[in-house]
Amino acid sequence: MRISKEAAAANRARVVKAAAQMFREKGVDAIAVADLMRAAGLTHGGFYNHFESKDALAAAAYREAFDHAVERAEHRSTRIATEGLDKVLTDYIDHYLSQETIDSPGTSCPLSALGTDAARHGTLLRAEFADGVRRYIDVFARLMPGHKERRRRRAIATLSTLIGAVTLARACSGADDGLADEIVAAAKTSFKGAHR
Amino acid sequence: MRISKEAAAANRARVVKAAAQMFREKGVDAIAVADLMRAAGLTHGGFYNHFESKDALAAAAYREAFDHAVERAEHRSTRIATEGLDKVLTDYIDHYLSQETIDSPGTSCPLSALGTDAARHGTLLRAEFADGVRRYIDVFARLMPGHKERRRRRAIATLSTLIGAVTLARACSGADDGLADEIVAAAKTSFKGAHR
DNA sequence: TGTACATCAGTGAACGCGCGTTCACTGATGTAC
DNA sequence: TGTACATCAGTGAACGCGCGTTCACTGATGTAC
Repeated sequence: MRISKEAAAANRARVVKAAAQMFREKGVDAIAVADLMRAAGLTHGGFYNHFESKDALAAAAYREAFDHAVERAEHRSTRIATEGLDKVLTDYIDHYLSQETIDSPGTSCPLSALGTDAARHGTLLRAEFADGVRRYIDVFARLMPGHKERRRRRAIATLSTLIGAVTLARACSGADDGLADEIVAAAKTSFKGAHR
Repeated sequence: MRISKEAAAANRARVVKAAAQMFREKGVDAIAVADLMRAAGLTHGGFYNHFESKDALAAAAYREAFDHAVERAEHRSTRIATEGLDKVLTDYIDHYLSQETIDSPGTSCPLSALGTDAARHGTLLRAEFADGVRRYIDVFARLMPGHKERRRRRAIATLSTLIGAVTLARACSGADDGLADEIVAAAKTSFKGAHR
């Protein structure tokens, strides 16, 4: 049966949102079109009414994930005026390296969750990812001390450390010794005093 | 036809070696058993004469990749006595962040290539990866200045930065602006003087 | 405002394909005498 | 050392399954009058 334009748009948005989460958790190839449609309360047959292909949906899902992440980072940067740069940056790092981030890739930074996937996929996804990286670096640089290119360089280096630590900690989470915790702690320590 | 034990062992070793490379390049799920056997000059039917399952092979391939990487790192650490710590560490970082590393995940550090994959797979692969991380940290800590836990903490933080930068650069490689190069350069700059 | 019809989002069966795994078979190797 | 037979690594067809994508169909929505 046909449904209203608004309902159809809402359905499409739910599919993209589910994909943005599930692709971060398990990777694009590990999630079936039918899984996504089910997660959005639909059946798989209608998928191609909304998307040209699974790849096209993946691109939309990447954009959605980055949009949300960049928006949150922007919101944090607005606190600089009242709370100061150091406090906002420290909070950001603590949040990025929190247990919740390690445990919930589906709702956390797309840089950590999608990087390896993007490198292995086609031009479309890689371009979408690169665009997200550019946007994320731009807003993250606002949280950095120093000036101009130096802020940008520091933003990239800091992000690299965060992404690497989260990637390692996620893979080692579940080890009976505290390896994952040790990795996160070492990354945190490396920032102590480094940004003054 | 039956073949000699030596030939069979060599065949098995070729399969593991091919897997260690191809899994790093494309991920475990993107490489079919038949692909690996073909790469080793065999047909897919004989696979289960050597391995209990594809998962078991993946664990062996992870181990192989880490064995090789740890061995190379150990070899570098032997140069400390003659060339000094600074030189060896700088060489290591330059090599880790070289264009060749970005372009050849199949023959480069398994930490960068397998982390996201390991986190998404079962207990067996995760345990194998965590074990590789432990071994890699142990040997990499020898290249760090300072003493005791401090070396270890620095090793983890430095590795995190390297892994994150390589992951980002690989995903952004192919962008027409120099984004990938900028990421690598920013990571390199962040080490300048940081380890003295 | 009311009526008649075209549109199109959603459904579920079906398609072709590639995958991991199994299996009957082959024939050189390894072994017992 | 030589012979007879059991072993087992390799082969290629086959199995069952899940996937991305297509399609005929349904019926409420949107639109033309």
